Formats: sequence, C-alpha cells, structure tokens
Amino acid sequence: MSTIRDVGRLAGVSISTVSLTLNHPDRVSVETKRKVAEAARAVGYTANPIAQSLKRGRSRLIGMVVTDITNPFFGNLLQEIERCAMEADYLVIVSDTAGREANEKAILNHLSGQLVAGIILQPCGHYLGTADHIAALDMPCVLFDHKLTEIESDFVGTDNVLACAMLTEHLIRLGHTRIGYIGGTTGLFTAEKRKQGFCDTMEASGLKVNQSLMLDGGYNGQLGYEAAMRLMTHRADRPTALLAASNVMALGVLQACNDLAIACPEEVSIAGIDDVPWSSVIRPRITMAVQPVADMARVASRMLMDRIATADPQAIPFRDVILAPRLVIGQSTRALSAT
Amino acid sequence: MSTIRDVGRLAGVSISTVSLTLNHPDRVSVETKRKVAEAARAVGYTANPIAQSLKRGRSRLIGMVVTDITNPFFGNLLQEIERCAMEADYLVIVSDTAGREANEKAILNHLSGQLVAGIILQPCGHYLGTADHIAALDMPCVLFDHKLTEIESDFVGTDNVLACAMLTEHLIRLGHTRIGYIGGTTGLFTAEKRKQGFCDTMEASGLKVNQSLMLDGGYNGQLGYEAAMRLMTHRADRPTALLAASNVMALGVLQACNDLAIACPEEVSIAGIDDVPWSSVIRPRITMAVQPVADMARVASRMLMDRIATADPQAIPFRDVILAPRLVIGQSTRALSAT
DNA sequence: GGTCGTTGTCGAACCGGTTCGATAAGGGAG
DNA sequence: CTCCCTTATCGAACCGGTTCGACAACGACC
Repeated sequence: MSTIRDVGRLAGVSISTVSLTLNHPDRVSVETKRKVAEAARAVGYTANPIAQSLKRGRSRLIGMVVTDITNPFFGNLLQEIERCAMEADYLVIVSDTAGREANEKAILNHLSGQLVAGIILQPCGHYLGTADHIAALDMPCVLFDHKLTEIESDFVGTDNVLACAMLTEHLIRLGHTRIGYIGGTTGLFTAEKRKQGFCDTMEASGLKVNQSLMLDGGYNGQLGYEAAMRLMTHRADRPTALLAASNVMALGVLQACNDLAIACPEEVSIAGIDDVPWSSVIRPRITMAVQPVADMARVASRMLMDRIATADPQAIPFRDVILAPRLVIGQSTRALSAT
Repeated sequence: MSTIRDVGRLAGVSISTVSLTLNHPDRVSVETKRKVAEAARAVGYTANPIAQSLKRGRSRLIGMVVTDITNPFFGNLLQEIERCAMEADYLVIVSDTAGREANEKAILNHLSGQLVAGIILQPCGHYLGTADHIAALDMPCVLFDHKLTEIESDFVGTDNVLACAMLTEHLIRLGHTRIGYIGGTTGLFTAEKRKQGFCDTMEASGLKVNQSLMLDGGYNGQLGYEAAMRLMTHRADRPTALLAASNVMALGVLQACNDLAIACPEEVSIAGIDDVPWSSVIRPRITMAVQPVADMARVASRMLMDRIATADPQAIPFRDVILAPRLVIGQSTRALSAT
C-alpha cells in the first residue's frame, strides 16, 4: 500500500500539501492539484482509513445492533441500511444482542471502542440502565423500533397502535366480537403499543375487552402456538378470531389451529403484524399489517448520517419518525357467518 | 477516554513499560505489574483499538460478504459467526453483494482498506476475475458455499451432491421414476453440484434422466413457480415428483401446485434443499435436505481465526470442509400409489 | 575484582494520516 | 518604494498505541 509520503515525494510537494489537496482542494493552486492527482494515480494511492480514524477520532463504520438477526424483518432492514451506508461510503457492523442487557452493553462498548461514527440501535429495553449507557457513549445514535422514553434521541418506528387498530377494526367489520389477542413480550415498548391499539379499538367500537381472551406470549412462534392452543381449547365460547402481535406468532397460531383441526378462515380468522417472507406461499395467506421496512431503513440511515455530519448535537432537534403500516388483506380472515 | 500515557504517569513508569505489561506480562517485574494494573483500573483504561490497528496493520474486525442477506439461511449463519467472533473479541462487518461482481469487488476493497483481519466470503462466482482479486487482497479468507477452483483457499460448504442424491434416492425408493428437477442458477457451483447429485443418483438406479423434465431456474421463488408451472401443465406424462434446488424454489413449486389444484402429496411429491424458517408451519411440511448452518458457521469461524493467528500463510495447509446435510422427511413426499 | 549474562525499564522511532502556525511569494494601495 | 494583506506551501506536532535497541543494576563465575 502506498502512503501519502510516496505521493508527496513523486509530486515534489510536502505531505501536508498532499493532505490539503485531498481534503480542501480549494486551498491549493491548480498546478499543485494536477501534480498531486497525477502522482496519486501513479502510485495507486488510497488513504488509510485507520490512520484517518485515529486522527479524526472517528471511523467510517456504523454499528447496527438488533435483538435477533435471524428475524427476516431484520434481513430486509439490514440490506437497505447497508445499501444506504455504502452509498455514503460507510461500512456496517452488525451485532445481535439476543435481547440480553449484558450483551447489549458489551456490544455498545465494543462499537464505541472501534470509534464507529454512529449506531442504529434496537434496544432490548427491559431495564433501566440502557438510557444512561447510551447517553454515556456520547455518539450519534438512532433508536429503532423500541423507543426509550428516558432519553432524548432520534427514533424511527412504525405506528404500532395504528397497526393493531387497523387489524382489529378489520376483524370487527367482519362481524367478530370475540377476538382473542396474543400479545408480545410483556413490558416491551412495541408489545404495549400493539396491545393498546387492540384495546382502544375494541372499546371505541363499544366492545368490552375480555381479559380472559388476552394472553401475553412473547415474540416467539412457539409461545404463539401455545397461547393459541390455550385459547382455542378448554372453552365453550372460544374466539372467532385471533390477533397475533407478530409475524412468527401468527404462524404459530395458524399451526395450532391446523393441529386442532380448526379450519382457517372457515372457523377462525387469523391476523397478525409484520410481513413474512414468502407469505404468499403460506396458505391461507395471513391478513397482516405490514411495516414499511425499506422506508424505515432509509429514514434511519438518513437521520444517522445527518447526525454524524453535524458536530453540534444541539444543531438538529431530536426527531421521532413514526411510519404508518399497510394493511394487507389475505385469505385468513372472513366475515363471521351468521350463527 | 484515558490513554496509555495517563496510566504511565499515574503508575510512575514509562508508556513503553505500560504497553509491555499489557502485552507481555512475563517480561516485567511483579511490582510493576501491580502498579500498572492498579493505575489502569484507577483511570478506567482500555486500549484504543484504532491505534493498535494502525500500528499492527490489522484490525479486530472481520468481514462477512454474502450474495443476499435477506435469505434466512444467512440470518442463522450470521448469528453464529457473530457469536464466535465476539468470543474471540472480533466484530463482524456484513455486506451484501446482491450477486454482482462490481459490488463484490468494491466491498472487498473497502474491507481490505479497513484492514479487516480476515474475510468470510460467499463469492457470487459468475466470472473469472474473482480469484485474482481475492489473491491480490493478500488477506486471510475463507470461502463459503461456493467454491472457486481457480484459487488455493480454505473452503466450507455442504455436500451438495449428497444433498440432492439423498432426496433423489428417497423419491426413487417411494417408487417415483418421472422426477422433475428444477435447478438453481446455471453455472453456479452449488447449482451444478446439486444437478450432478440428481443425475448421478438417477443413473445409478438405472433410471434414465429425461432432459425435458429438467429445467434450470435460478435461486428464486418466482422462477421455481414458473418452472413448476411449465412442468406440470401441457404434458400428458407429467412428473409424479418434483425436486427443487433450493428452499425458496421449493416453496414456489408448492405454490404452483396449489394454484393448479394438484394436491401435494397425493398427486405430486415435492422435495427441496435447505431449510425454511418455520418450515413446520407450511403445510404440507416439505421433505428437505437441511444444511447444518450452525456447524458451517463454527467451522468457518474457526478456520478463519486459525488463519489469522498464524502469520505465515504456508504454515497451515488449505482445507476443504464439506459437511453432510441431514434428510428431514416431511409430508410432501409419499409412495407413488399403484397406477 | 573484572567480565559476562540476565532482567527490568526506558527513550525514541514508527504506523499514516490531519492540522496549526510559520513563512515566503505575489499583488494592490498609498 | 514600502507596507500590508492574501494566497500557497511547508515543517512539525499530534492521534495512541507497539517495538527495537540502549542501558543500568545485579548476581554469578573464574
């Protein structure tokens, strides 16, 4: 690898002039610019990013920290974020916290040690220390999906209340009144919002929320399966529709109904939040509130880049961007036949 | 952030002694070790990885380059690789080439510029320049999934021939003789191997391979769908079984049969390679040759770490590790009923 | 007692850039 | 012609570590 000194020697100028030419071309004479450009090309010079990072105190890397990379939702998100980053000449370090606080802390420290320019973080969020820890990093950070109210920060997420409200509304329109709700992990921001969307809409429609039809699962197919099993057995007045708080859970619910030989959509309607890859292949196609993944990725990238670009963190006010989900009606929901 | 100079000052020793203590503890006196450790703790010292990278000419980052992050196969792989890397105190930079040569080249250059310690690469593989380009990087590199024969290098993959052979054998045992084969992207290493596994097994069983029942798709659900459509319509002697070269393609095939109202497994058996997440929810459950993702990830990480640890590239001979897939029998294949 | 080898520590150079303050050259105004 | 301001370039310090060669102190040995 050639260095800035090689270029300087060949061009017959000092290394500071070379650096100046590369970083502030307007401060250098035309003639010098030409010589340096030529020399740089001749020796195949590219600046060493590590050396730049050391001096500048900041690298051209951004970190992306999520709770579970295997969730296909993040596959799509990551692809788009990486594309945006690449365009701006950044690379993306990906890390998986598995939803555990200790991991999150360790990873954030690692990233900060690597002088990443910024972080897109989906907090695992069960505990209080997070906010302080993030603040202590003192680094551009965009929160994702799960908002932490204890900290001032940029945030991108979907309107979880709306997502569940849309689906609930849809089921109510179809005549369902006994709707079972299978919630996400208790205490998580998104889980609470989604539950709220369900409850609000039920009440707004004059339906009372039956607590015995609401189970808190956890964002997890197996738990979705188990919850559906509990709701659909052992009761005479079983629900006519089930609403699941996530994609994998909805699949678990469908599987439970299959195994119980309760036909969907004939005997039970099923709906859920999030898209599933190849959802078109799963029969019946599940009615869903789809999150605009690519948009979220683009917004998050943009916000982070803006934050990185401005030295003064006060210059830009912190923003919350809440994107609206899209209702995709499948074959898993149908009008309640007159009993 | 405190520096090595802060530690030296507080401990009353020179910075070189501090560095020595941290990197070669056996070369300093017990007393000094104590003083330095104490001072380091007092100022909360952690070495700046960037500065270390600059001096050592190598960072504690590894690159992982794949052709399509959204494929859930890579989600699982990435999770495990990241876990292994984290254990060894490395972070993982992920990048998606989208199967395009230009992207691959650009990404590899970026990574090499960041002085990554090593790279796990799934080449997109359609062209010749790759091998030279990789060799030119002069950096520990483990190839993954797609072997490049033009270059000496470590390689981890599954036994693609065996995978297809197992599935073909299974179908033949069930009495199928007219088996349609829907292949992957022509020219790709894995696609060719899989096709070979199919053909070899057919011939070994004394069945002749009917070229008109073999279509080259592309690793892509839509193309799988189209190929199945072609095979299952417009012919009197339509196949009684279909073998797809990948997970998404198998799903496309299933969808096509659904749409044609050809019942699986009653009228057609379907099998494919790779696992699909939540495959248990898709009815019928597809018979598959599952790749041992976690094992592949661990082997790839280990090989890369070994390669990174030894300065001399000649010290370890290059290894090919080919892992055996596992046959998982679902409900999508059944014995051919007597006609 | 002088020589030699060990052990522990240190100063200085170096990795490859960025940037600040100094300096020299050139041009316009008085 | 002198003075001052601008413009172009340079040397040197610096970022935070690692490492090599030098050197002092010490004990062992002849």
